[in-house]
Amino acid sequence: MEGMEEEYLDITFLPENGFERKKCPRCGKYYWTANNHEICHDPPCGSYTFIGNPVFKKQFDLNEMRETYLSFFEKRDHERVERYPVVARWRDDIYLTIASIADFQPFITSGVVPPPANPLTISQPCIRMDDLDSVGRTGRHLTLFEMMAHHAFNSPEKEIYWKNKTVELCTQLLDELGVPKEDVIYKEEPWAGGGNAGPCLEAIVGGLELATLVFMNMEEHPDGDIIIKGERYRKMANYIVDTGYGLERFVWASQGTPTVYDSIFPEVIDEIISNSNIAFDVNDEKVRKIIGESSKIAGVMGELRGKALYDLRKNVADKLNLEADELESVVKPLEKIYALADHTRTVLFMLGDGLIPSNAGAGYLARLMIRRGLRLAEELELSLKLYDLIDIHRKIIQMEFMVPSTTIQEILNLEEKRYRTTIIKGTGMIQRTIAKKHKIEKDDFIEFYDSHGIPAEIALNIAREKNVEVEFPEDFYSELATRHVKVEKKKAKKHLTGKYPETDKLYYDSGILEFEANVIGLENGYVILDKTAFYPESGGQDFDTGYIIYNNNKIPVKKVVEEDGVVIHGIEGELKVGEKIRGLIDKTRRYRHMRHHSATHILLYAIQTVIGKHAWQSGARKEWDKARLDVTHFERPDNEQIRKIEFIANREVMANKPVTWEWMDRIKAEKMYGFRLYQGGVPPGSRIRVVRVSEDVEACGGTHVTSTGEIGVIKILRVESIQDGVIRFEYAAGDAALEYIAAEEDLIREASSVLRVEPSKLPKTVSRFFEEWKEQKKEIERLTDEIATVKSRLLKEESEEYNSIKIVTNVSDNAEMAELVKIGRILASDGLVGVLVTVKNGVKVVTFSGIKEIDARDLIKEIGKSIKGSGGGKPELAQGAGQIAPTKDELINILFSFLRRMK
RNA sequence: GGGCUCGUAGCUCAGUGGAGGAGCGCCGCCUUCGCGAGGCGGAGGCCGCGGGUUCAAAUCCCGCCGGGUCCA
Repeated sequence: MEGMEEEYLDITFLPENGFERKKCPRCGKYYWTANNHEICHDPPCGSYTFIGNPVFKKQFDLNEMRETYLSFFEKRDHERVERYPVVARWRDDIYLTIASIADFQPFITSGVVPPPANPLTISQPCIRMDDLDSVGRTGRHLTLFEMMAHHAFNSPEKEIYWKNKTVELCTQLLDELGVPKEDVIYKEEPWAGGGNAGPCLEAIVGGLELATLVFMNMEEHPDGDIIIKGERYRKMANYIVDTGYGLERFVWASQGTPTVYDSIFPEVIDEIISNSNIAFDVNDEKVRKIIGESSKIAGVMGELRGKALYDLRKNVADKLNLEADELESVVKPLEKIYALADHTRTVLFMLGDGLIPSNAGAGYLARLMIRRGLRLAEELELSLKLYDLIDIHRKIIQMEFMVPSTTIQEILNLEEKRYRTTIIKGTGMIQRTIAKKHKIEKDDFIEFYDSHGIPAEIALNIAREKNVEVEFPEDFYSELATRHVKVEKKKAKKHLTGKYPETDKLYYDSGILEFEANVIGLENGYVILDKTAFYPESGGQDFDTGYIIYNNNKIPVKKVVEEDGVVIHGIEGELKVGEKIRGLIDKTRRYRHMRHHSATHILLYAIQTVIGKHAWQSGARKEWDKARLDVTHFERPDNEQIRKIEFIANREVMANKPVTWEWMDRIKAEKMYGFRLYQGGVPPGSRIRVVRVSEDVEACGGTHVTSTGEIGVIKILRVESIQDGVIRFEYAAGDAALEYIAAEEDLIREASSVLRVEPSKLPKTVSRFFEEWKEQKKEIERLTDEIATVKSRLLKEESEEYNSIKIVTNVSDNAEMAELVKIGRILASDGLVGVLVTVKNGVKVVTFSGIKEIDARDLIKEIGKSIKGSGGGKPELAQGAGQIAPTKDELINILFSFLRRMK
């Protein structure tokens, strides 16, 4: 943070307009005031003064406020930009849109791609789940909020505007809303995040931070000389005005309600209260006072867990002269109402923008929100469905969503069903644990939650009901955290050490299968060419193989990969830098990949047609003999849907539509087709290759056939759910499809020839065989029982005596082990001692003893010595095996000497 | 993406190296004028699949398939 002071001193607008720089005596930070404020007023140095005392000259609702803001900046030469989805499809480093600037990272902020407009203004819905615990408690935390913003992207070539204009615009906006500059405090607070940093001013009005003006001009770099929060940063060439004005906070400030929730979705709160177990009236004077006071005090506090939460309660109770119990009876249910209203709003955006709940990946975040909502609804005994609340939010928000209401409702019903099952199963598990151990231990709590999703509270409730001992760990959540230790991501190994210019890629023109090029680099078995038609492994498409021809020598190309725009070829042979070569692509292999690749685009279109636009590609692979496509969807499609998808896909093939592609300006393409372009991932660069296959349009660098008819046929091989919310389609196109069909036919032919029936009779015959097999197994079991009974009677008759112990020995050449065991048990139960041996399938031994003093295990060890074997079991019966078959006489000898020693 | 956890009778689950079990459900018989309840008996298992270790695997190890769940 050192050396940042001057970053603020050059904002001449401030001193010129009567602002003075001061150091807050409480927190020691610097701030600017035009009215001689003695402290910075940023909680905890000050507290809210706007509650019950709105700071704007007029009250706004969400839509009015948003419109006022956007048109204010529109009038000042900013172009209005449509909001982006809350699911950050254009990024692979974050799941959710967490700030308006996230829309423009990484390519626009780094200067690779020009912004959609400059300067621009936007109101971007953002989701942040970091402070989940505080939502509902503090009166100000939300999981979803709209970040209104104006951005200017400056480069060394062109500056739009920088600090002065930004502060001026902010001051003007507030002034128009009725806040004179004397009531505004600009606090200095360096900002860092997402690999960038810069000086920042927070605009505080009435104790509430309304806006954050970030002047992003640094980037993280190991050689940087500016240190912020322990990381090194350096100045960058581009500098960006990154502002954030909290829409909800503006509305709150304009209304002065006790909490932000009361100002932005009062209809939802009313609906929850009138359909739950709330015993008090929210409009009651005392209740309103409690909420307002709570909110004010919470405003000066940070995290609200454990002691902080206790302190908050105590403070409020003292101030209002209430008993802690009385306070809690109002505050606790209220927190739940607020949280539920907040969560359902977030779920609307998540599902509306196409996120599918799942047990892994981004979808888990949706499930987490839904489950928290369901639990809150349960605790409040809400007689409504979550969807009823979401529907009210939708009316308040007045926004268009990609996913239709009916689908959202369907997903919620499914999620609710899942949740109920989890809780019912979990309750059973807890009860079994109690029945077994008569207590619940620390590890149980953790396993219940971590492995089975049962909240500790539910386990505690059951324990209380059953009145059993519990060992509930104080550090439950930190214990959980330690079990989820972060693992560092392994970086992909680099092949190259040298630096090379980007390879000229000829493969974008799929027709080029032969080319001439120059060798510009060689590194342990890899060749770098100035240009190539060899397709490297990327976008899920396998690499090309083929030959490099040099001096009439054919050098095989075994592997092709791309690294930082440079294509490298793995070869088996010798080459020299500077040589001219000819490249030959393996045509068959390439064509199979191309068919699979184009088929993938068609299939995606067919899937979206049948199951809906929320089916987003989440992975794909195109290989020699098959391809696969993963899409987000909440249930496995049924056979009818799969047939329909296959039919639509093949209809597109038969229509023989041309496959076209063009390089397009990124922003223009996004405007034209939306983010659905990025189904297969986000390519870098200002220009992207837009490929159109039948009705599907995507940004794609892969090789494609020239018209859909070349694909021949698309055959879906199987459809499976690879995780909740993600469905995998496996399919084959062209030759590969025919091969697959032929192989399937062979399987059926072979199976039916083994059973000697017509293929059409297979299912019936197989099930008949299986039934008969099971019956015969039972029959054999019954017969061995009978044989054992008979044989044991015979052996008993043949038994000899030693010291009044009846002894049996027998060697059989056709008996099964199971039979010997049965005989042994019968004889043992009759009080006999003996050894049974069979030599069928190797030498197997069973020893038994019906006499307490004689242990069958000792006996089998004794026998093991002479037959090179071993065994064990229980005192009455032991089993074993050996390598040498003993005779009956040998067995008798061993047994006699064993018994002699026993005495 | 990573961790944990579970696949055993129609269902819910015990069993964790040496003959596959319980409860509920199902069928039959006894009891009843009949139903229910109760008593007695019975049917129903590739112990998820494939390898390995072992004399011996539902049980231990590895891989796969299928479910659940937590974290990012």
